[in-house]
Amino acid sequence: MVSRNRLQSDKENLRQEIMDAAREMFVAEGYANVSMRKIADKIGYSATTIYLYFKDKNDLLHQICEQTFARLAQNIKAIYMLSDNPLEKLRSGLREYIYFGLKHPSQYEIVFITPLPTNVESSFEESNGKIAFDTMRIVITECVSANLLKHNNVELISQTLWAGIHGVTSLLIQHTGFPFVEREILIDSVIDTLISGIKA
Amino acid sequence: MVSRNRLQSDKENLRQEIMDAAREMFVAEGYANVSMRKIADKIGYSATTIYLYFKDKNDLLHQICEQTFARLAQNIKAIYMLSDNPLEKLRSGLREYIYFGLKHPSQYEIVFITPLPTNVESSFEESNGKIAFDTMRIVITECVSANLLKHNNVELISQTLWAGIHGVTSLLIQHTGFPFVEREILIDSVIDTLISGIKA
DNA sequence: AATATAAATTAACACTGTTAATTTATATTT
DNA sequence: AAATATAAATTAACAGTGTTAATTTATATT
Repeated sequence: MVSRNRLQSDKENLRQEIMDAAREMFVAEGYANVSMRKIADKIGYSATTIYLYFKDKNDLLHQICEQTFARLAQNIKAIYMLSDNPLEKLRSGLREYIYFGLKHPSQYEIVFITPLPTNVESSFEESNGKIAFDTMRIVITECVSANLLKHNNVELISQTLWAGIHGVTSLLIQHTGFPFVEREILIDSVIDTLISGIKA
Repeated sequence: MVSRNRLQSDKENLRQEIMDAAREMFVAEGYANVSMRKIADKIGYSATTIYLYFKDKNDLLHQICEQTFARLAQNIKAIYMLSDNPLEKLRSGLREYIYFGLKHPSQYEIVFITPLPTNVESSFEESNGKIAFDTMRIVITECVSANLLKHNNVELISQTLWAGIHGVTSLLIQHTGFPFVEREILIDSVIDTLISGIKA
């Protein structure tokens, strides 16, 4: 810790260090079980220092989530480059969403499951989670244009699919003790059922 | 004896009185924002009295939820008496699940959305939420027997449908500010997509 | 009326998020 | 190089939390 003051004299470094420590602890112990003091201890600062970089505990949480979901948005966009078949793009996008959620369960929980004290939706409107959703909308528009679907209400289809993939993701994250059928089989079943249900 | 019965019923009364007060406050202000002291104040007792009737705050919460979900189980069972057509029964059951969740959002949240600190699943195994789920399984078995579905994996179909209806229910409960299409239209779309997706 | 039991309370503990006041370190100016 | 201004970090404190143990009050039984 001798060189600590030097290394972190850059404000951005400490900010990121706080986020890294907090993310790790939120994932391991759950948001509610991690106190500002514990985070501070981990990085060798006092609790109140965190308030110099984040408005409050909730703000810290959301900054972390945004970083993560920027990656989801990227991933989905990347996937949409790989194929020309709109329905295959859609299927891959749905898969990516679900597996991304399962890979980052506590952050998925925070963004899409946990009821936020602050005004969530106004922030969701400008969030990376929203960008991921918008990308899905574009692909569905492609499917509609190619006359591949039962009807052409893009918004309705998007929300219906979102409900489906959010449902399986959140169930698998939350009800860890429930005797689910094999994970991949259930995920495939949900995706197949949804696609089959909207196909012309 | 009369006096003894009266005592017992008094005890039951206070127990129920605590649950009623707590439920009302949980619904209005959210579980996390309601303290044991606030509940106690509302009914004119001290906070510690609640611990004579419930193990802890979490236990209190779960007792409340069980009371509510006993009604969901009842409702779904009742619905399954009304029709002979298995697919129609299934459709009605799915609808009831969703609308029940939307009618009791904070309790749905507690049972199916909120990640519980205590071991949830062991209690879910004996819960009324489980009974509702089991009833759905039975109807799906009827559909399979009548050769109405694509395949005959009842467990997989049950969980796939559960994912779908849980998805739309929790989205509508949680993301109140999101610009969803008209609620009934979205719900119908989810149900139609799911049924259409599993039908032979 | 005395005693045993049940019910409810008060006091206390170890926490929590957060704010204000204060100290310590760094940067800028004289 | 010394004095001053600014930024960064800390300590102290507040009002609140869930929960336990010890104690008082009320009820029932002898």
